[in-house]
Amino acid sequence: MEVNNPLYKNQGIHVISTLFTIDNGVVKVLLIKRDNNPFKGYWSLVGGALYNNEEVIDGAKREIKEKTGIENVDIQMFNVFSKINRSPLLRMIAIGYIGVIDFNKVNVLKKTMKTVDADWVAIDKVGTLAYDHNEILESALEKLKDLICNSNILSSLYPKGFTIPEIQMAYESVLKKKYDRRNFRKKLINSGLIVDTNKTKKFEGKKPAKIYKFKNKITNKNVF
Amino acid sequence: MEVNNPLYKNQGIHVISTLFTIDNGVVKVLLIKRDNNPFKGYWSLVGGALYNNEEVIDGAKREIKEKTGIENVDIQMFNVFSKINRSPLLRMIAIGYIGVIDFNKVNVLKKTMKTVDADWVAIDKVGTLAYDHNEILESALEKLKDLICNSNILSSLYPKGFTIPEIQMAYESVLKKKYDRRNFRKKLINSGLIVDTNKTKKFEGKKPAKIYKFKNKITNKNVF
DNA sequence: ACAAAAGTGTTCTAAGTACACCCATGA
DNA sequence: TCATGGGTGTACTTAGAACACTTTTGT
Repeated sequence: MEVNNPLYKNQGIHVISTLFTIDNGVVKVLLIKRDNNPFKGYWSLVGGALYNNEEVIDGAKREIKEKTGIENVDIQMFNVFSKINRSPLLRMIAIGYIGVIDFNKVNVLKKTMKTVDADWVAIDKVGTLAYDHNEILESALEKLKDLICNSNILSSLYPKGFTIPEIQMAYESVLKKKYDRRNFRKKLINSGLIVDTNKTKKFEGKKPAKIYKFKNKITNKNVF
Repeated sequence: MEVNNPLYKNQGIHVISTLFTIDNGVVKVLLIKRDNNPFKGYWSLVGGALYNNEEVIDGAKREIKEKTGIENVDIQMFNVFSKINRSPLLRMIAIGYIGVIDFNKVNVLKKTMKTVDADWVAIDKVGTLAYDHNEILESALEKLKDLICNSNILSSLYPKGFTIPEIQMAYESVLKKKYDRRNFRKKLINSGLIVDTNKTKKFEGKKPAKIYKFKNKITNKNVF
């Protein structure tokens, strides 16, 4: 690699996180309003440019903290975005991260050094975002569907566990499908993703519901 | 993004392709021997630095062509590697691509501008590679297992189709498991990945075998 | 006792597992 | 006609889909 070849110059990496929550059956994504150019005044996903002294996932977490105040969020890489003009300043490659957060348990900063607003926005109410963030969001939504079927990604929404009926709402809102109560229960239970806690949760005038929680380690079953 | 912030300087992107083949039941990976520093004389996966005027996948394909002569290969992104000192020159992030090639149908250049040798190496005979390429290879092998179970990635090995017994060898060598002949057949057929071509292939002294081929479009079935 | 929502059960069908048997070929 | 390896079939078990019924609670 000839370091001085102009074809290698002026490149950088964006770390962009798509942070979802589920608010009363509505899937929402965390957006921030930019205070700087480019795209000043636009809403965008949470992220920024990677430092050259940090790993990608750490950069993503740093950006999340800087621009929203949120710490200790579990995120995972899901795609890469590299359209040549996706950023006007430098040639920037974006590494996309995805995470799920309980919106009740975090206090999102409305204003930071580089943002003037922040909000959880229902995914079908999202307008035109900065950069290629609409494309990143679409890709993240696909990945989210995959992850709730095959991982414990929703466990952050239910640190104390959940009842089957209440988590069914979450599945239905992400997957945009309705499921039979009884079959959903059976399927989720022998999916191997969750375990019974032997506790129950009482609702007024209703039969108490069993509380389940996600396993920490998910062993993914292979087709072959 | 303050473009002149030193934390953003000297970054680049590697596009690294892990190209597999299956040679008589042995899974092999295409390695090239470097003629330049860093890691001069080391074997490595196929790749190099991304240009700032090309998309990531196009850069990966350009590098494959430059360093092996292979064109028209199907590759897909599978992971990102970002250890801080993975490259000694600049801070380089690696985007990993994976592909499967029929080693009989390509003519791999033994020597190019930047390589002095190239070879298909059995995956359990691979030594210490340049950069973090051993780690990338491990990750690619995991992805390969996933892909042969859920996609038509092996179709490039069998452009004219394949018989069930011969492709079973391929599955067994990648997944490192043995399968019952009869059950493997049933499972692969109603996996939805392949279709019958109504042709047969004759072997000496044996019953002719039906030829199947992979579907072009795989509709992946969701758990929920 | 009643409504509301939780939990359990049944039947049918489709797919996975572990087997044994038959078929087409060339020597 | 025989060995070789390919193709088909059966019994058992397990999981998904479409259903109806019972249980616990507060009013």
